[in-house]
Amino acid sequence: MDRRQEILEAAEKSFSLFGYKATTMDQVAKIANVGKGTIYTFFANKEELFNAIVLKMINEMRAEADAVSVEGAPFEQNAHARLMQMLKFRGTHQLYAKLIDEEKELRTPAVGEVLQAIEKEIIFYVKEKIEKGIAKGEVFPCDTELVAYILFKAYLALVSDWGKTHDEELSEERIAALLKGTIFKSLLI
Amino acid sequence: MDRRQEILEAAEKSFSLFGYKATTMDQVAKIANVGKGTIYTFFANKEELFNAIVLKMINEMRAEADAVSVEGAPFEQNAHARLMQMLKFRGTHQLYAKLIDEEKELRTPAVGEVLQAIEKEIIFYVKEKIEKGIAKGEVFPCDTELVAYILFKAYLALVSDWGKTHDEELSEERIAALLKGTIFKSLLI
DNA sequence: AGATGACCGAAAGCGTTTCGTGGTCAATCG
DNA sequence: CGATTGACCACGAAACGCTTTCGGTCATCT
Repeated sequence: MDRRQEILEAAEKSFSLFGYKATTMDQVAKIANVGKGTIYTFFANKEELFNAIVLKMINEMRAEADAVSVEGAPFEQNAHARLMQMLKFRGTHQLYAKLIDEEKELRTPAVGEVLQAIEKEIIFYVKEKIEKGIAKGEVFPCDTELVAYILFKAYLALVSDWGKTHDEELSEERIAALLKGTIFKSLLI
Repeated sequence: MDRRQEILEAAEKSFSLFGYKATTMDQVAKIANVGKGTIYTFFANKEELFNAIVLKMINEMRAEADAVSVEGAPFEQNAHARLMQMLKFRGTHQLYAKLIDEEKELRTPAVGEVLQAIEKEIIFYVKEKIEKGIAKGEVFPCDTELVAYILFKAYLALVSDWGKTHDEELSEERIAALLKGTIFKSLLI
């Protein structure tokens, strides 16, 4: 069996279940049925192993976001579906959710960095889609970096922040209606 | 001399300088030239004293936001000026800035509650202005609560969050241009 | 040569003690 | 006699030192 793969799977399991800090290298070695030293022949240290897992997760997320978009559908519909999917992923995916929790509770630096990197990746993804929309003539030319940023932050606020200060979450319909009437309305040609 | 007033001034000084947790009631009493017990004849406890100070600050902020708006100017201009002013206040005012820092570093519960209350107050203020805009026929009727929320969150993200992940702050012009081209464009009649 | 796990030092955890602080109230004062 | 005070108390948080844990290494053994 591929030892590197075994280690990756073991690490993913452990990070997802216990988070970054509470995962020990001994733990990972045990789950992977591998001597601890072996891990270090494939990964320089704990953080690099962690980064490898997170990279894998980012690709999953990207794939899921692509999966909910419909070829040929209008920009607004696909953009909304993609962002909602990524934010659903954010709150649902075991590892991602665990990391958000760990960042809030423990402030583990490695986790903070990784979360920031994921966010950057999402914004980059959104930016790409906006540029594609502009190229297709569906979207007004604009400051794509900033528009991607504000779109992500808006969705994040509505999907995730709102619930923290109000007793019930916003429905997807209300979110869709608001953005249709504000940001998207002025973005679309 | 008005003892209650003396205490308020002393408390404001101390909270602004040291934050909530690091301000001791002995400290406040000393600055106010008052016995510690006297404080408790005016305020039930430390938290109520704190709330009184914060309430005063909220009114200051409101006043400053009102001050930058121009009677008769278009909705967008006033809304932008008001929100920018409040966010400038947020980052500049000694007490407010100190509290944000304390919340991040110490997680003092009393501070978290107060910050949330201030945010709620700002959003309420924005909501009022939007409703006035609608009444005047300047703004499309809309879900005012949500629009106020998203406007505040958008400005907050651009003014405050952006700098945390990029090496330089956004210029006010770039912020103004972005919002003019997105949210405001679809809000205005 | 590749894998292993005993080993190392740094750092986190933990149980105990000390200290600082919010809040009270009997004594004091005007 | 009512307003003011600061010594006092209870208790939660810091300080301390001792123990354990854990990331990373490397001599040893396939």
